[in-house]
Amino acid sequence: MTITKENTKEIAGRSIFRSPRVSCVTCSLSELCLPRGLKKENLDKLDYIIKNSPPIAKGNHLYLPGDDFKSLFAIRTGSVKVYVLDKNGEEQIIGFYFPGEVIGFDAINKEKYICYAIALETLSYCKLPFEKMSLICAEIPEFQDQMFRLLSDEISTEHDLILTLSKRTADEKLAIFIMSLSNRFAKLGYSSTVFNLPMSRQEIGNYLGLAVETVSRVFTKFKRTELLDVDKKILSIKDKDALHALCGYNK
Amino acid sequence: MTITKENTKEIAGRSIFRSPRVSCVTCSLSELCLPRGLKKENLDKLDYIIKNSPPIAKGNHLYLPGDDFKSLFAIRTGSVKVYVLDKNGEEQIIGFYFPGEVIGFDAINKEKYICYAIALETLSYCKLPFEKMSLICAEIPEFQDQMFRLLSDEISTEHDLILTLSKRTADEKLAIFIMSLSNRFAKLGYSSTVFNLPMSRQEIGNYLGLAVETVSRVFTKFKRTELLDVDKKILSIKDKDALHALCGYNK
DNA sequence: TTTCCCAATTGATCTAGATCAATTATTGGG
DNA sequence: CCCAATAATTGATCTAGATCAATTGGGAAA
Repeated sequence: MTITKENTKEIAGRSIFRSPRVSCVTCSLSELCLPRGLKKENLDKLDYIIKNSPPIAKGNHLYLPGDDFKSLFAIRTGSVKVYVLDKNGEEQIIGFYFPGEVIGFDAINKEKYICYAIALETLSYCKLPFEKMSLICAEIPEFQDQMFRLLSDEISTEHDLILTLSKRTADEKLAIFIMSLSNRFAKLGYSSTVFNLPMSRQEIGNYLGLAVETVSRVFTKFKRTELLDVDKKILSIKDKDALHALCGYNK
Repeated sequence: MTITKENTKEIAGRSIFRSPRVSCVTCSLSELCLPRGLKKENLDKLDYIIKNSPPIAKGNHLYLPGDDFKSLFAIRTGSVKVYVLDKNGEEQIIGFYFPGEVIGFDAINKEKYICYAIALETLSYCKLPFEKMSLICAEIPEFQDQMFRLLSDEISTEHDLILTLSKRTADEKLAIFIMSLSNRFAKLGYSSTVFNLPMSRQEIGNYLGLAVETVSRVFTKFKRTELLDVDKKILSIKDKDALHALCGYNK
C-alpha cells in the first residue's frame, strides 16, 4: 500500500480534543524545547509565529517524503516515529521522538521532507514555520544560537546511534535504547524507572538493527537476570547500574 | 598512548609549505563549500573572518575531544578522519571528510569538541570562527540559510550512514562506501572512476562496522567479478552500474 | 640493498544473531 | 462479547561475518 496524506485520518476537531491555545511562555516544556534560555520578550515573538496545531490520532502522518518543507515540528505530547522506505518498500526507522524534541531538520537542505513522520499515539505538536523562524534568528541572537544548538544536538544524537549500531552486541543495543528512553523521560519529569514503550518490539528491532525475535529474547534474558521487568508495553527498570554498565560510555 | 596536542607535530612553517593567502572569492571550492550561492560582496565579509591556516602533515590533529569549541573547519586539500574512542580505548570512526566539506558541527551544542579530527594526508584547511560566523549569519540572510543547509546536510549524511550500518550486507556496505567516495570526488572535478583511498582497510572496516578481513575479502570478490580493480590504495571502478545496483536507493 | 614492521590477503573455524517454524497472547472491529 | 488479525514469545536451525592463524607484500630507515 502506498501511504498518502489522504489515507491517514485526521482526528475530528471535537471539543473534547480541542487543546487550549498553549503558548511557549506557559508551556511546561519551555526549558527543553526551542524556547530554552530565551527571555520573556523574545518568547513572545516566538509565540507569535508558532502554530499550535490540533492533536492528531495515532497512525497519522505529520509529513511525508516529497512534501514541500515548510515547517519544523516540536512535539508537545505523545511520540513520533521517523522512518524511510528502502528499495524493497521495507520500513527503516531513523528515530523515535518525544515531547520537547524537534523534528524535520533533515528537510532544510532539500526543501522537501525526506522521511515519514508518524504519530505512535495521540499527538499534540507545534508547527514551526521555517521561513519565519529564519527571520527571527537574524533578529534575536539567542534564538539563532538555540537553533544551531538544536541542529548540533541532532547530529550528536545520530553520532551516538551510529556507534551503537556498528559496534554493539544485541544486549548492549537494547540496554542503550532503554537507558536513552529512561533519561529522556526523566528530563520530562516522568519516572526514569517505569515507563511505557510506545513502539512495538518489531519497531525496536528495526531501529536497532535486530530481528524481533532477538529483541524478545534479550527482554526475556533481562527479566531472568533481574535487570528489568517488561509486561507488554510497560517497562520497569530494576537494576539501573547493571543496565548503565552495559551501555559503556554511551548514555 | 594518550593523544595530546603536544605529541602531534605541527609542520614547520617552511616557505615550501607556506600556502598563498587563498580567499573564498578565488577558491575553486566556492561552489561546494560555505560560500555556495553567496554574492561577491558577501563573500568578502566571509573572507574577512576566515583564517586560512598553514597546512598540517598527515597524522596531526585538527582538534581533540574536550578542546574548547571555537571554530568549524573547512577542508581545502587532503582528507580528514573523524573518530572517538570507546570505553576500551578502541577507535570508532564517525566519518571521512574531503575538500569543500565542513566539520565540527557536533561541537556547537557542547561548546567542546567531542571527537578527534586527524589529517589522513597533508592537509590544508580554513578555520571558521563560530562566534564571528554567527554574527555574519544575523547580518546576511543568504549566509544563515547556507549554514542551516550545511547542518541539515550533515544530518542527512548521517541518516544514510545509519541505514547503511544497520540494514546492509558487507558487499552492500562496501559498494555504498565506494560510490560515496566516487560521487564526492566527481563533484570536486576529479575522476569518479579512478581515485586514491586515503584510509587503510582497517579504517574502512571500522567505519562500516566490518572486520578488516571482511573488507579485504569483499575487495577480492569485487575484483574477481570485475566490478573494480584495487591495487594498494588505488581504486578503479570498472562496472559502475553493478556497484550502483548493489547500493539500492542509497547514493 | 637489507631489515624491520605493519598492512593486506587468504584460509580455517566459530558464533551471535538471523531465519524459519510453531504457539500463545493481545487488540481492535463489528 | 466474539473473532480475526496481529504482536510477542519460544524453540530449532542456519549463515554472514567475526575471530584466529599463517603468509605475503611494501615502504621506510640505515
